[in-house]
Amino acid sequence: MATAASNPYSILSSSSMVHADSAGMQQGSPFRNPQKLLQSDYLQGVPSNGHPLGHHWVTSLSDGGPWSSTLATSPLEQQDVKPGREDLQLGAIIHHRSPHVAHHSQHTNHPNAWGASPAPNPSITSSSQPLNVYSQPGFTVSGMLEHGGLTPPPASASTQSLHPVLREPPDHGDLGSHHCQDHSDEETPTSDELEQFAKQFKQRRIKLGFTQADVGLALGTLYGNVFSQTTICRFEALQLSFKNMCKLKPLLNKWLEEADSSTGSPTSIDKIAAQGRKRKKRTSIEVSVKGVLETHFLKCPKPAAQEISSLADSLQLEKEVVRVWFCNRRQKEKRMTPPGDQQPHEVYSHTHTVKTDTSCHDL
DNA sequence: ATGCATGAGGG
DNA sequence: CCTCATGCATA
Repeated sequence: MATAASNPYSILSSSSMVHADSAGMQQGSPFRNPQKLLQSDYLQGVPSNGHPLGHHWVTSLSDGGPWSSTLATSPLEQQDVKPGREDLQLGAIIHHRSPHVAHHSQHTNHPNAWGASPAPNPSITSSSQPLNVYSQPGFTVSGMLEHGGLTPPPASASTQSLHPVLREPPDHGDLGSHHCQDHSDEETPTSDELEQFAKQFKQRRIKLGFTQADVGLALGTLYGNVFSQTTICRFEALQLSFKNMCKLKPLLNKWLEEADSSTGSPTSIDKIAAQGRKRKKRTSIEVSVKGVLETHFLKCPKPAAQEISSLADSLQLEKEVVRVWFCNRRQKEKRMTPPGDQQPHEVYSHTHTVKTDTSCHDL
């Protein structure tokens, strides 16, 4: 959304990456208590067709946090990836995923499923597809392409889960402005649909012999929006926000069609050139330190600037690092699929009116 | 596959 | 400063 179309890279040479912060107080956004479920609505610049987008998440967290320190899904060894080339990871790193559990009754909310947003999907669902400038990425993939000319049928989804229209109650005092219900299709996929799609996508992608990176590049060729291996990976793993998933789905879907139809049509090669971004070296935070941060996060996910400073000081880390850590942590909390596993739902939403605790002082 | 980082947009 | 989308670099 927004200016995503523009090129993300600017070949500017700046040298400042650290900025002293100014004492600023946050606007006191509501936060959920990690034990109750709450809904954080967000409304962004989504190009909705005249409808406001109100989305609600329900997050349930056990005390102590299931992912306090053991969130690693499965440390599979990955073939080494050389800078500049990373398309050597094929089938080796794939593995199954969580079993499926079908919902049995239609609750208003699910612990790890996001409520289906009634918002219509923006644009890209049209049937017009003027693709002709597609370049088949059947290039240097180390000859591991196995597209012989037949397109293996997708194994399709195994466990079918029913996803009744998850209703979401208008809570933010926004009444009266209701819109029509979505069609649970391209317009506004439900979490289940996204999940199914992601699985199918991954299977097909692999069958066709493409890596996540390949797809990312292909998308750039097709639509002008390049994506990294990371994003594709996260999509497949449902580790993006609901909204983000919805945005990418049509694109990937289209790619699937293309890749499927053009089985074995070698064309040009496209490799993006490296960008001269002077990124800060990734600071590795020690496990012990992470533990401390974790603890603090559980106590207060949104520490004030001052607290961050103190914390950073005691941990001997740059304040910026700590701040970013918290930001990333919060984002993780909002993802669809929590790391490790998810599915154990059996919820009972009581829809407690969670105290929007924004302030927690602890120093 | 993921951790830390950058940046746009918003307040 | 925050959220959110995204990705380089890495384990």
